[in-house]
Amino acid sequence: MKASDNQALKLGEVDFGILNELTGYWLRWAQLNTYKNIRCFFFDEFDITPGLFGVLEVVGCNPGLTQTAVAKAIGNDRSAMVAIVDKLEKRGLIERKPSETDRRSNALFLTSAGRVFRDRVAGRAWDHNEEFFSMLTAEEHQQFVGLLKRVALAGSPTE
Amino acid sequence: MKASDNQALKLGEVDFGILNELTGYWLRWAQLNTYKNIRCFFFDEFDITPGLFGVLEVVGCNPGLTQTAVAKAIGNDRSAMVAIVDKLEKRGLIERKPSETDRRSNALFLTSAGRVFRDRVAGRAWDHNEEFFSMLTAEEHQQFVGLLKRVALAGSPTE
DNA sequence: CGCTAATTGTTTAAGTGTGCAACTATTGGA
DNA sequence: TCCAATAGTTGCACACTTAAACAATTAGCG
Repeated sequence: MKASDNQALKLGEVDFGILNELTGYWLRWAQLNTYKNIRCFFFDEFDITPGLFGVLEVVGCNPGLTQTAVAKAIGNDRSAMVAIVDKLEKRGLIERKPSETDRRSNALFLTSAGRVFRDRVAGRAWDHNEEFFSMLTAEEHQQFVGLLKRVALAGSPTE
Repeated sequence: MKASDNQALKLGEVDFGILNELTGYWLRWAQLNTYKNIRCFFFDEFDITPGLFGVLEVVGCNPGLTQTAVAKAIGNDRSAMVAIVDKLEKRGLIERKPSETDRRSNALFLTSAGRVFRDRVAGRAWDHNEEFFSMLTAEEHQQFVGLLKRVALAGSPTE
């Protein structure tokens, strides 16, 4: 999978009209461009998806969390967690342990292999983040994240 | 469809570890939050998707464009255009005319109803854009769009 | 205590979006 | 003329998202 599978935008030839003035459209393009790059990075170097790594990280930072709790945290339906945990478990990175206080739920933990893997990916992910956003200065990058956080959390219950 | 179908993020209870430091994750959240709102707006007021409106706008600004040209412009596979143009044609907003210079291709045009509809939606879309991003000051909003454009176009052929 | 309502993990199905390979009709170039 | 490329279309595979249903289990309340 090549990171530069960008199918020639050819901007400048086509008039996008009001789309150029809508923040949402630019946000979508920025996200698409970034996500494509990040997905290739995760896939090429670690054969994993950003979504799977997200679960790995959340479980790693919050050992014993139930599947439903993780689902809520990352904004998924709990039914989607089944396949996700299955995949991570099949790769020996995560573990389902029956909860001791509630026999309905599984408590999730990283295996020792999972912790090693997480550390490796996390280190490279941070480097790759700095590298990819090098089209911005450090100051701009910091500004950008600040604005993104406010947009991301606008209208949320914690606001 | 309610715009506030936000399934309780409950941030603060769960540690997201390094995800908090990755720009891509915040970009994804910001895009998700924004897109959900915009999709509801388009759906509630005009029974249309942002994607369909995008095609409508591009065709409106570039009459006679072929399906493949539109697909390239908006970053889609040309096979996906078939269903899109079908939908817009079925609603009487767009028209396929056989190209006079190339019998393989369809030239796309807005119908008069399509032009009226486009104008109505475009006006409200701009208002909604300003309204939704009111969590930022005008200056911040402008900054934000500038940064988004640079991130969106990074690595593209036109850069 | 006992009963009802709610929750957990899971499966299944439907809808959506994307990417890829094929097919036809047609065009363009050597 | 003949071969390669292109436009629109169709179909398929894959991933993601939602919703509904179900059994097992728990929690709340009289």
